Amino acid sequence: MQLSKSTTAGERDRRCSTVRYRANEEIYTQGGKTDRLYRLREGAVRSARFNSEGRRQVGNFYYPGDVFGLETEPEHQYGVEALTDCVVESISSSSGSEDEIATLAEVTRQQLRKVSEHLVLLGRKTAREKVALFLLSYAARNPDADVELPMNRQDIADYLGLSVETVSRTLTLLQEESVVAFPAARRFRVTRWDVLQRMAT
Amino acid sequence: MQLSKSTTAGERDRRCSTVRYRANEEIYTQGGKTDRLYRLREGAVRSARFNSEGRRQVGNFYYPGDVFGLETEPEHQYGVEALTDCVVESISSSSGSEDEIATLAEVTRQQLRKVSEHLVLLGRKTAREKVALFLLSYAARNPDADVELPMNRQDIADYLGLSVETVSRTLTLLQEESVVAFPAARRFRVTRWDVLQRMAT
DNA sequence: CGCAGGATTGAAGGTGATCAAAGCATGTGG
DNA sequence: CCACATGCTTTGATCACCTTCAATCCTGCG
Repeated sequence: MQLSKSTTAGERDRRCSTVRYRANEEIYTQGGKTDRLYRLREGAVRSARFNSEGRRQVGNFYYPGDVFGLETEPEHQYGVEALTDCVVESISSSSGSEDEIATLAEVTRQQLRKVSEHLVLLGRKTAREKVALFLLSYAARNPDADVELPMNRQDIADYLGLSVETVSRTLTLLQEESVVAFPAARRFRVTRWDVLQRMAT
Repeated sequence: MQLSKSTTAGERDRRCSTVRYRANEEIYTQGGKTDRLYRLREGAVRSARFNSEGRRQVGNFYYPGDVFGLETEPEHQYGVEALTDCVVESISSSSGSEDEIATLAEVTRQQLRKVSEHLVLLGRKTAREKVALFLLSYAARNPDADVELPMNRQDIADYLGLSVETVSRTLTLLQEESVVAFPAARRFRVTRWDVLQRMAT
């Protein structure tokens, strides 16, 4: 998958293109055709689906280097929106050379890994375990300094299958127990890795 | 993946083999090396993992024709056990011709689909929704006659992230509402598809 | 400085977990 | 063939946790 052959914006129908999105902009819609693959260059995005009662389930968060847009059905089960301003490359997924197919398998594998991790998260019983595991896996990308969260509480809640309030309360508790510190709502640092790890088990 | 080149039992270290397992027998262990792929010929199996507190999470149920054993990590995150007596073919997954790799991609895709469906299930909020969706997707394989469940209540509970008692109570309710009928604990028939479908959304 | 959306906190209620016991089915041995 | 043992399922009672609804508090930004 040669996502690096970037062209200018506005050529979405071409084989390969690079497009910028502003925060909260939609990259593709739930229900649309699954005919393209996307690689995130800069920023962060979120995939989410709405069930018929209007409840939202966040599928995944993607970060620079991640490929998204791969699904097993011909129509997108999840829509994707930009969490922050971001730069996205995309190609038509039907334009397959042998080389690309080989990488497609790798992308599928990556996606399977992501979904499997999410499954473990949702399988956890208590809110503490879920939140702890979420913070842990997010903080892992930056073990030393403070980490900036691109998503809001609602996104986290819908990702973990919890209510916003429960997420908020749990974060407050973890702070009171000095397990994590939140200098701002969207920025945190793990202060007690051992405790957090034990919680998430 | 030529899982059809069966040989006799007892040649597990060979390239391809067919083995019979009795109900409750272990096919492979959580933590073992992920070096083989399995195709279920007859019977039903269950994949499950234990977290460090001893809680069990059922990953999936597999039925004749399904391929299992594919995982993204070098060590099995899930162990697999026979639910009923069954016949299993397996091959070394490292013995890859081009042809086999092409099919490996397809297996990965199938697995991704299964895991994604499970994710939707676990994302559901209420026990009713979960149980309804489980029955629905299981009954889909046999729309007319009664369906025999190869797994017990505990398996269902661990698959849905619920307690056995909640599963049992929910099934009782669904029976009282004449949505499903259980002539025996392990055999059921959907009597009101529309209602069940609406529950599962 | 003031506004708006997000985040937090509070109170009340519901839903599912847990603990405990009883009911059923299957299989074994007397 | 019946009695009993065993394991699975169901039911009951209580409790903890999470959700919901509501209000207040931030904080980032114009």
